[in-house]
Order: sequence, then structure tokens, then C-alpha cells
Amino acid sequence: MQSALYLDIIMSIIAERGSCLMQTFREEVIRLLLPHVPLEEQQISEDLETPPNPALGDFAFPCFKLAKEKRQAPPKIAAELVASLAGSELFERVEAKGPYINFYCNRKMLARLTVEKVLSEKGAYGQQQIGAGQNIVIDFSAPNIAKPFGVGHLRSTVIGHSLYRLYEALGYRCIGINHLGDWGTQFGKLIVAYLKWGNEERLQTDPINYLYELYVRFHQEAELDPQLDEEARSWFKKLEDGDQQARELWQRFRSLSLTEFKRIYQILDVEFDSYSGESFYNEMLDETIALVAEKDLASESEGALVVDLSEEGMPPCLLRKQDGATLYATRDLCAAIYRQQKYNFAQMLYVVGADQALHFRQLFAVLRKMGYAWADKCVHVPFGLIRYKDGKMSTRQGTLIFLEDVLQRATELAAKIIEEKNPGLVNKGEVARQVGIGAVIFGDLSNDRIKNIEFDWDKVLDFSGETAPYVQYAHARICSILRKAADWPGDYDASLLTTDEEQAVVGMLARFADTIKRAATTYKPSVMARYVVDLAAEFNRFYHQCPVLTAEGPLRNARLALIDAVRQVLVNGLYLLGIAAPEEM
RNA sequence: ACGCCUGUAGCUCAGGGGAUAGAGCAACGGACUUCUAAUCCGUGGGUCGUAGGUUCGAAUCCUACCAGGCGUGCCA
Repeated sequence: MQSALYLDIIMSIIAERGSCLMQTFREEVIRLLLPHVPLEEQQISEDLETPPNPALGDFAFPCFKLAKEKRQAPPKIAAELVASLAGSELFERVEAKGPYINFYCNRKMLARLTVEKVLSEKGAYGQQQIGAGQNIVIDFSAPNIAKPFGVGHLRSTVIGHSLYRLYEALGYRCIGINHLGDWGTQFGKLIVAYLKWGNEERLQTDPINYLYELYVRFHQEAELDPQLDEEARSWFKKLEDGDQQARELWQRFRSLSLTEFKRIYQILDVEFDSYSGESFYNEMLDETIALVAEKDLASESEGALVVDLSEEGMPPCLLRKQDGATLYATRDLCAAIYRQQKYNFAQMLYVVGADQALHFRQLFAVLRKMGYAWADKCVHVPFGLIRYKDGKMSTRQGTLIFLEDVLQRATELAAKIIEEKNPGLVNKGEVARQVGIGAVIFGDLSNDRIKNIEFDWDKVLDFSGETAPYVQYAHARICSILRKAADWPGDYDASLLTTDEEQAVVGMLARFADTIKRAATTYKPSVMARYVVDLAAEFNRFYHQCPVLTAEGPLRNARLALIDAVRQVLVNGLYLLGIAAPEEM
């Protein structure tokens, strides 16, 4: 009874924007199994898996769980089940293999649905509506004013930026906030250092490096003279109290730094919806503290104002120091409440290093104690530290590697390789930047964010294997082929794409939407990074196995359509990572 | 001392409780008169930190231990 009408319905469901291709096939498997197994829909869906080997089909259902109830061996159950299943247009074969039932997607149909969907939706392919009408706040990058942008800050920046784009693809409205570290005791330190050793001329000519120098010097001198720390704290207190000299210096340091940061963000193609940093909340802090006190949560301890968290098994959260000055936690608490009021977020992500895990657990605990149900919508998205082979990277000790140096060297290397491989390339400089910077970003995103990274120049400057240039190269190759096929009018019959190599590529394309969802909901851009590498690898295998331009008529058209679809998904995937896709390299 | 995180091939890492644990790099051997060789194919290489437990089935879940990293009230 599998009529043409039924097929049309399936096709139209899949063709609908925002639907997941593989999901439709998956639901069909469940529909087929449901009448024959004593399991809930949910349970079947959970048990369903992707076979380790494409020769074993596209979906597999393990029969172990049925063995107990049916009192039969799993392979026997599988065999009998297969015999009783209804046929489906969506699958060309359903076979029992040992204890598994393997479902083989109808290759022609999968190829058609996938390629047609990609080529009609183009840049929107993969987008979903899960988050429609909801806001999500993403707090990322947050560099400290008056310190250079080091490779350490790159992590928060690129992870946050990628999450921003991933959640946008799920239909959320994203609000990217750069919670600048533009307040705090560090400014007391900087003011002290500047007043003691400052040189106006050097501040003018090379602000960031000079401020950094002062900062490092402060810490060196403070080792010998603890009195300096005392002075710094008192200058910060003055700053909070509105002392004019302090505010003027702070204002200068801040605006000089911000100009510098924006330059870096431009290089990275990163933007923010708000630059409201810590100082932004300065006027609201008293109110926040009053709110905490109102709920009877604040208490005095050793001269400081704290929220006791012993019930939660955590050390107390400090809101005011002995001298009355506020802390990081006070400002974060204030910011969270402000953002909830302003954005009414469905979720708020803090893309901040794992070394601050306790701080966020405390922050969320205080919000919960205050009775805010939305505290559970706040998520700390932690990531590992960048370290040297021989120890921790430290701003204070001045052992920082500047991001700009890294980007610069990567770009130079890319330029050198272009000179070797493709000296005729027209816009060499631009492409070298796209490739070099892409390599650096990808290097940071490709591994699980929780792992520490050991900084290694050799690794940063290696463009072979699982890297952005690898993916970009596959993309450029496709563009090259498509340029040579300018005669192709764009018509095709994708159902001709049935070889193993073609199907492997199609299968990857069909999994794109699922990958976006998984990358976003696990807050792991690395999932998307792995995907684009896998897709590029699958394309490369196809490329070496199947001629495109020299293929015969209809097959040539079908393959052109296939690689055009790959090109599109590579562009979309790289975009989600914040990486450019040059058409030639 | 306590808490959190990590431990998979020589190195860097993937592995959505299930079929023979996979990539890249490095090593070695192949493939450019043919769509860009920043590519592809092949070979070698593993007590999945250790010991228990749960399960029909554990790299994956639980417990203990070991090793490393980070954190533990007036920095952020």
C-alpha cells in the first residue's frame, strides 16, 4: 500500500525548511518497528543506533532487550522480526545480521532528497526553528582592559562566537555580550604603577604594550614591597567612590584598550551586541546588595559582607571587602539580574575558563537562594587552559603569547605556501589571512573545550591533516571544478548517485542539521569542527575515486550537483565555526 | 586536606551502553600527461591509568585507588 501519494507526503515533509533529513528516516524505522516490538516509541528511538560500518546499513536496531521477554536468542528474534516488518519506500533493504536488524536507506531517494534540499535552501540548509521566539544570552571573550589580547582569550572568543552562530541556526535570537574586565583591583594596581613609573609619551605611542609592561612591573615590585598591594586596593576604592583623578586615568586606560580589542575582533570577524562590562554595573551594585540583604541572605564575616553557602557545601560568596569595595561576584550577580530583566533569556551561557568553575557555582547558588527560578537557566560553559610545555601562561609574569603574533605568523606561513603552490592567485593577501586565521581558530575549536591545550608553535603552524586549511582546500577544489563546468545549466537527477563513495558523501550531508543541534546543545563547537573535517575527507575520497567533469552526461550533472551541495554545506559549517571559505587557495 | 576536571596508538586527540576501539601527526611504501598532491591509497603500531562492581553487553555507568591539571573568603 505504499502509494505514490504516501511518498509525496514524505517528500514534502522532508522538503520543509527546518526539518532534519535523517530524522525522517529514523521516524520511519520506528514506525515500522512499533507494531512488532513490546517497546515504547521512546525506547525504540533510544536503542536505535548508527552501525559502525556503512556496509551494515544506515540504522541498526539491537534485539538483546527483547531476548528476556521472548525467551529466544537475539539473532533469532532479529530474523523473525525482519520477516514480519512491512515494506517501506524509504528503505531498499532491511536485513537481520546476527542480533541486529539493519536498515538500508533507499539510496536514490536519500540522494535526491538530500541534494535537492541543500541546493534549494542554500545558506539556510541546516537551520531549525527549535529556538524561535526565544532569547539566549552568551557572555564571551571578556578580556581584561589594560592587558594585551593573549592566546588565552582566543578560546573564550572563538567558542562563544561559534555558539552564537550555532544557536542562531537553531532559531534563537542571540545576544552576545562582551563582559569587559574594566573594573576591579587590577585598576588600582595600574593606577599605582602609572603614577609611580608612568611615562606619558610611551602611553600615547604604544598604549597596550606599555600598560602591560607597567602591570608586569607592578607585580615584580610588589613581591618585594607588599605595601604596593595595599596602595592598589586603596586606589580601587577611590575609583569606586568616584575620585576624579582615578576616574580620568581609568577612562583613558579603558578607551585605549577598547580600541585595540576592536581591531583584533575585526581581524577575527567577531562582533558583539553589547560591550557592557563590569564597570557598567557600578551604579547598580548598592541596589543589588540591598536586594540580597532584603532576602536576609547577607551576613558579616571577618569584616566582609558575604552570602553563606555552607548548606550548599561551598565557601561563602563575598559581596563586599573589608574596605567596602565590591568584588567580581558582586558585579556578576548584578549583571545576571540586569540581563534577565532586559533580555528575559531562555538561557544564559558564560563562556569562561574552567578555573572559574567554583565562582559560577557560587553565583548560581546565590541566585537560586534569592528565589530566582531562572538561575537554572544559567550555564557555565568551561574550557581548559592554554599552557606552555614548561608551565602556566601568566599575564602577571609577562610570559604571555600575544594573539596577534600567532595570527601574524600563521598568515605568513599561509602566504608562503600559496607562493609555492599557487603563485598566480589574484588576492593572495586576503586568502593568506583567511587560511592562516582559519587555522588558528580551528586549532582552538577542534578539540573538546574542556581539555587543556599545550601551546606549541609547530602544531599551530601545521596546515596538514585535520585542520581548517584541509577543509578550505576541499572547498576551493570544488569551486575550481564548478568554475570549469560553467556550461552546466544546473539541472540534475541526484538519484543517479548510488555508488559507495557518493552515498558516503550524501550521508554526511544529510547529518548536518543533527550535528548543529548536537554541537549547540552540548555547547561544543568541536562537534561541528569534527563534522566539517569528516565531510571534507569524505569528499576527498569521492574526488579521487569519481571523475566529475569527464563523467557522462546525466552522471556528470548529478555529480556536479553533489559537489555543489558539499560546497554549500562546507560554507555553512565553516561559517558556524567563524571560519572563512576562500574559493581559491 | 577537601572539591572539580582529565587519563584511549610514540605524540595530539575522536569515540551519542552495544558489532572487529578510530583519525591526524610522526615512520615506512605507493598514486600528479588526467577536475588544485595544502590531496589520496596502503603498512606497522593498543592490558582504553589500576582494581573491583552494575549489565545479556562497559573506553562509555558506579565505587575505590593512582597520576596530572585547576580551584578552595577579601584577584578576576
